[in-house]
Amino acid sequence: MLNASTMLSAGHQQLHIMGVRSGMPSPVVTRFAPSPTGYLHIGGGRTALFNWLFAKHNGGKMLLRIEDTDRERSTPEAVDAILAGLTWLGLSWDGDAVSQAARAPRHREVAEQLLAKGRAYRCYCTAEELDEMRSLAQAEGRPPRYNGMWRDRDPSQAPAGVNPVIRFKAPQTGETVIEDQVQGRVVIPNKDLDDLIILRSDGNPTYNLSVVVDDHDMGVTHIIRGVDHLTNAARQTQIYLAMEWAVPVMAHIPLIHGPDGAKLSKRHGALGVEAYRDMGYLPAAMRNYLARLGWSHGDDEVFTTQQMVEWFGLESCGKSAARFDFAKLENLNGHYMRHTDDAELLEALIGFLPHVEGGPQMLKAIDASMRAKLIAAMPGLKERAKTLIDLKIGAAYLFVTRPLNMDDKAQTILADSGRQALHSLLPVLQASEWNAPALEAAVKAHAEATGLKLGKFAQPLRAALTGTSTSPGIFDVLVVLGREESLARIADQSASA
RNA sequence: GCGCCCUUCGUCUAUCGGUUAGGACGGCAGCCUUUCACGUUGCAGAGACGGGUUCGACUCCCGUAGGGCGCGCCA
Repeated sequence: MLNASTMLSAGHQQLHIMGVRSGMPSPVVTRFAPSPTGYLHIGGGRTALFNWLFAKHNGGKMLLRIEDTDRERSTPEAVDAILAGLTWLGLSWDGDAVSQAARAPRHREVAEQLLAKGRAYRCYCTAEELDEMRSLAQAEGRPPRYNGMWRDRDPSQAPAGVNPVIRFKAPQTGETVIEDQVQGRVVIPNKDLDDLIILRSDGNPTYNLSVVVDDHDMGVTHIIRGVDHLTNAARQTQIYLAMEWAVPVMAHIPLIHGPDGAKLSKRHGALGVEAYRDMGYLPAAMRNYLARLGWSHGDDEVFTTQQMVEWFGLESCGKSAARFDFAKLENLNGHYMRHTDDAELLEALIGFLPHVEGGPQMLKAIDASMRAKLIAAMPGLKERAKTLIDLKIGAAYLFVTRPLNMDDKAQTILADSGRQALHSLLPVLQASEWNAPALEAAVKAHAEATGLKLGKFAQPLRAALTGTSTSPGIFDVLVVLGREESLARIADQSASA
């Protein structure tokens, strides 16, 4: 059975959707509204990305609002971390970030209006009474909800010395309809929505009131957020209706789960975005990966941010939760690394070094000549790196100083007739011109002359030059290192004695 | 407990009543090869289950099972 407010709800939604579809002069305004109780986690990052993409796609704006009405848990450090996280991801917002707490007076004003309209009432229950109410309901197998004790009670019965809260007088029959752009039509029975507190006893607003007032005042046209807010959407819809405000278009996107399918926890995926930066992922790769979690464009897997903006649409968002898959992220990141311009990638590496162990020392050693070497080595290096950490490790041979430390595999290579190979090769290299084709020709000729495979010389060379068993193509390494340094490193390991 | 939502290869997904159910990551095998990668070729791999509707269901409806989210003077 439908009541008037339900129908009004549906009507409002319909009007709004039609308005957007017919291209009425209502520019799209989205918002990202994190609460500053910690870092920007990956789910929040994707929500921000979707809001950003939707706004950009429609030539609109994305606003940023910090939901800091919980004074106990909000911290300025968390605000900084969130702004830094968004910035790292390359997501910009329009205008200044709005502090929700700063708008408390306006929220109070609306609470008073609701009171005056008879759509809210004062409730004098104490926290303890509410706890009892909940546990009693639980024990009796009833939903843990407020029993409406003060809903219709005369205010004259108010106990002395108790600061009341203000509760929203929610409809108790009928249903609330949300025409969700991702979830479809969602119908919530009003009997399951109790009279939520909109103003605390200390006079501060609570979340559900603040969001509605702020979204309305900020002109938000589209609310894109996680499905965990779906039931809040029904409550908020009722507040919009009570205030006779237009209900924004809503889109509740699925959540991201950890690799095991369970809720994200610190153990697996719920890391701050800066943790992904520290793991050596590129923001562009991160954006691409995140976009593919819950959104798709046919069979496309790799696309530029510009393409993402062009293609993004709420209708292409899925409804089911996705698991976070590091293997795929890593693969994508490797693709982005390989396709990033050498100079640009070097800058990314330099920007990354402060955040990784051993990075700062490496950073200090980067002068003009090291820069040149890194650029020269980059094509071979980036081919083998999936993350900036890989790149840093791969570049290490450029930074080490003689005599090089040999890792286990390098030692084995050298011990196993490697030193003899180097000994015989040394004069050949000394006689060669110092460029890759000439060096390769010289070594190959030597190998043929001695009847040995190229590998018999290449691997010992690699060990002597890098101290490891893997590196970019060995002739490129010789060139990047230069004649003098290369010959010295080889001599260090050759069995000349 | 109540409400809402979800369910295609191991993972992310395409499909919008008619396909040998496609792609990507991962896996396996081969090729390339001075190492490691890259690249490339091939292989294995999916519609949770049960009922309907229909000439025809992955696709629509109902139920079951499993999973998720919500039910704060948190957001």
